[in-house]
Amino acid sequence: MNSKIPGPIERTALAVEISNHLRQMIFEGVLEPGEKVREKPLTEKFGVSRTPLREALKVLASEGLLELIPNRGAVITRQSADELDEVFSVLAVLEGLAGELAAKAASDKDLARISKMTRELRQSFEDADRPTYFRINQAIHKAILEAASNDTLTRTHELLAYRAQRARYQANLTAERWRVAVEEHEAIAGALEARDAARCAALMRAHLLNKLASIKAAAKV
Amino acid sequence: MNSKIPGPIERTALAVEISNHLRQMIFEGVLEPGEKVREKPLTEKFGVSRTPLREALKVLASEGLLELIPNRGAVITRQSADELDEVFSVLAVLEGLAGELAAKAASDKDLARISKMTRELRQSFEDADRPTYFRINQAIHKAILEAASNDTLTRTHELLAYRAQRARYQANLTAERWRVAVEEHEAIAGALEARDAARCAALMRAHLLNKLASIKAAAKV
DNA sequence: GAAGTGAATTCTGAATTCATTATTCAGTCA
DNA sequence: TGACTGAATAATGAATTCAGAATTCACTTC
Repeated sequence: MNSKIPGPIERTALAVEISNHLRQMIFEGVLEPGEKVREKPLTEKFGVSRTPLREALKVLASEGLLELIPNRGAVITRQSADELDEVFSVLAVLEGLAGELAAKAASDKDLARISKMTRELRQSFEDADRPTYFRINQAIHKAILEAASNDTLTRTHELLAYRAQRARYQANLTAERWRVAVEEHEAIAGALEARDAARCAALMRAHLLNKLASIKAAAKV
Repeated sequence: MNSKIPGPIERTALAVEISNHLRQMIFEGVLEPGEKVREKPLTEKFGVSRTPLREALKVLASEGLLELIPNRGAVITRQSADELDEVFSVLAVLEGLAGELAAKAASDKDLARISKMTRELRQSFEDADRPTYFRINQAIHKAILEAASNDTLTRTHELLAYRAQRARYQANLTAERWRVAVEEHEAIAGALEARDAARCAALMRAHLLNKLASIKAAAKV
């Protein structure tokens, strides 16, 4: 049986589908930074008309993934070291706020779930299971944001996370950084359990800034 | 003589013009929260076709000023007290970050300018000149953001500021709040001059949270 | 042979048209 | 009289068409 409740039939807007596709293509490097994006080839690739495609380009431009130059089309934004600094600086304070709010507002059930995931994170590190580690890591950050129950924060964070994601794809986790990252996560879970908002905020912010440092260190090699 | 350097002729995209108009209309309450936005009347009002109008609606939706419901048009988002809390919480940490970065990165010239504006702010308060006060207030916040030299921060802040603006329009400044706000600004300028990043961050964040409190207090009356 | 000019092509910007979905309202039946 | 059905109407979603700007490239001229 279909477990899905019937509900409204899903008719995702074409423009949304296209933005998601394009975003993924940018993350995966199919569309390279600095590359000019021509509308016609994309419409042919996706099998859609220019109207929804152009709407999608507008959305991605507002997310900062590409730049629209009047009468001259779109260009995938280059990701400079400076831009990474910028994005991570902002993301760090947003995650800090998420930690602070979560420490205040999270339900006990939320906290238990986050602690459980943190233990699983430790396990995936012990097992040297990178895919699982990444998945759980993402899930924890998402859970903390949700526990903060501030939709505006979640949305703002999401927009910037798209841009950080591009760098993370390339980032390689060194053994040392990995070890420290797990410890940081454990400290964060501890601060949440203790409902120490200030400490949690500081830890979350530091965690993200450390991540930036490791990405930059990896890039230098 | 025309002091403008010739440069490229300015051809602002129609969709951008329309978004600005619509945004202003929302700020001024011409389009009221909860109101359904129909495309046809707007195209007639602006004298444009639906294509650029729809692009503009997409942009405003991404800014959170209205909500697009598939096949059912757009609705101006209601501004609940909860949403104000959300937006100001995020804005506060962003302004905090701006203060922190500005304290570190601002040029001496920037600092002198901000201090000068702060003195003018005090003067406008003494003169009880509200329009001037608001103008200088805005200029100071803008200058601090610029001094932080983080475009991503500026852009992110701008998007949220649009939403806060809607509330500020209605907000009435009490005499007491006004006095305290000026003092806060002077403290911020002092922290900047002292290049005390941590203190500046804390002051900036607190300043915005106090502003929220005064808005909420005014709304309760 | 190199630089400059102008027509042809290609691309983006905007308007219009076509298709699909939602809403309204008259009519029917219980 | 009230609720349901279904056609008519009006809205949005997407494709196509038209207009204007930028690029390309061949040709001319020095």
